[in-house]
Amino acid sequence: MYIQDKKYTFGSYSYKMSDLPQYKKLQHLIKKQILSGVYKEGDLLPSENELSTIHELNRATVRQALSELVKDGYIYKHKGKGSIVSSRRQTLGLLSFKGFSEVVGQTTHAIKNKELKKPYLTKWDDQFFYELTDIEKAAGCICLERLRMVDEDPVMLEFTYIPNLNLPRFVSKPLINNSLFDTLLNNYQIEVINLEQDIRAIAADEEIAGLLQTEEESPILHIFRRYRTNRDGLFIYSSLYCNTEQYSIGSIFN
Amino acid sequence: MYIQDKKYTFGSYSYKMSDLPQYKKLQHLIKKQILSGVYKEGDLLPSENELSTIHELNRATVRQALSELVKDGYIYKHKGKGSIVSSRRQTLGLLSFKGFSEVVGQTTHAIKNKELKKPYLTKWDDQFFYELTDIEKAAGCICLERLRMVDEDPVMLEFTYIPNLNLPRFVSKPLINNSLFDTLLNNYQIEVINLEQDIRAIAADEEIAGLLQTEEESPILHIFRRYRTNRDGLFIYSSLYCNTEQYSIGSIFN
DNA sequence: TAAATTAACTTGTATATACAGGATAAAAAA
DNA sequence: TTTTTTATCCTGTATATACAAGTTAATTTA
Repeated sequence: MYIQDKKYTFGSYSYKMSDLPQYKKLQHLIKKQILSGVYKEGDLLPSENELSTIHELNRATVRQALSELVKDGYIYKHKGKGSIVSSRRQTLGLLSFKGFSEVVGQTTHAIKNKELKKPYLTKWDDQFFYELTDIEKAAGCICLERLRMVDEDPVMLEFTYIPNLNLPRFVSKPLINNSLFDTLLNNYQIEVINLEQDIRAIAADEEIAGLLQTEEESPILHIFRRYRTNRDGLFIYSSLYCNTEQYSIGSIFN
Repeated sequence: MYIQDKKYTFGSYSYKMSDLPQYKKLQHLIKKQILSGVYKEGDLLPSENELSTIHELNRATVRQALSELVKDGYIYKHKGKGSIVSSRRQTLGLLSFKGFSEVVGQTTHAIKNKELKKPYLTKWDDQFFYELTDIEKAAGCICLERLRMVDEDPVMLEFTYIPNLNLPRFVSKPLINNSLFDTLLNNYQIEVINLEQDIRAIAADEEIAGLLQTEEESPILHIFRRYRTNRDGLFIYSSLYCNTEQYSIGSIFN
């Protein structure tokens, strides 16, 4: 398979594309082609047989790459026809968002992340959203407070809570690539397997209204997340507050 | 494969389990076993090799069944270990919800659907959330208004909009099985391929507050959905208003 | 006893092959 | 010309096989 052996680097950590399985390389290639406009919305991708011939891969491997792209909402499939490119959104953190008044030909937005405080160690809140195990409670909590901005406007406030279980020197070392997940992967070999979330609408209190530069009592999207990791019993918790006056939170299901 | 040949019936329409592919039969069997408590949260399922021996299926077929169960959040997999049963939620329409104060051993809730009006034909709103094609605009709009209740409390208000394209006598015939999707599948061979949704928090206006039995200006979750169907160019649109004071909207991603 | 190795599991990745069934356009028949 | 049939290409389903790599427990070695 002739797909280019791109090397990704963040901080002291790097991994080669060649370490990835073939279906993921193909997945990334097609994703890049869609994002760069080689294939536009509504276009048919080459057929599975064509892709397997071109890239010298088995059709099953091609299908695995395509099914990941379906899962991520980049394409959808039509039996007898082929794989068709879906419309895309921009992502904000791990969410995608869309401006209300925008039409299809979106302009891009400048997304910034601001660290409100350095990561710090603290006790767990007594009224924590999820039930915690005694082990988690005893370990204490690493807390991150971040604000995500779109075009200079604060849109999302994110509190992340990590039980301090075998994570030496976490708070004293800076985040790699400004990303929590890159840091966990590189420094502690922790990967996220899946995430479970609960969403509700709440009224902004004084603190949240202030940080999101909106009025008190204005409706705010509150998302609570639990990330499951490859370390048995280690979960990461996140509490997100989104101002959806200008942007909505989008997702695709298949 | 010895899985029982269950027959599903709704209205005049019925299909046999034997019409389904093998991986879906296995998927449904395991799902039923999880929901009925044969496998509980945290349990290991039989290994892929065991399942393929037991059900006389190839391991690839078993893997396909399991990957669907992963996608739907029933299980997650751990390389080298096996497939592990996830915690489950109850579903409300196509959403799942969870009570805030509930712990793991949830009680079940009585879910009812109320049709606020008979389905009716109307014009499209000028300020419709999504851009409509001229064909859709010209066809007019079939509108459904439904209220979903949990334990007698109204929780979700659902407006569904369908372009009136080659759907003869839709408004004059009753819904099959009280379900829009069953009706579309049975009477018009229309299936949903995927769905795209946008979520935001809004303040309840008088109408929505009244129907959801809450106060004006209280925060409400608003979800706008576009369902893609197997008919080219036919989309179904839904506008959902959820009162999340007591319940949150949950989902799982992998 | 304690540490290291091995063996026996598990899921993940990849190939080869076959046929069913939907979609479409060309060819044949009415 | 219009309809029907056919051929072809597409994705969906299913089997068989092989090896890589993570996990665990038993076994061997120090």
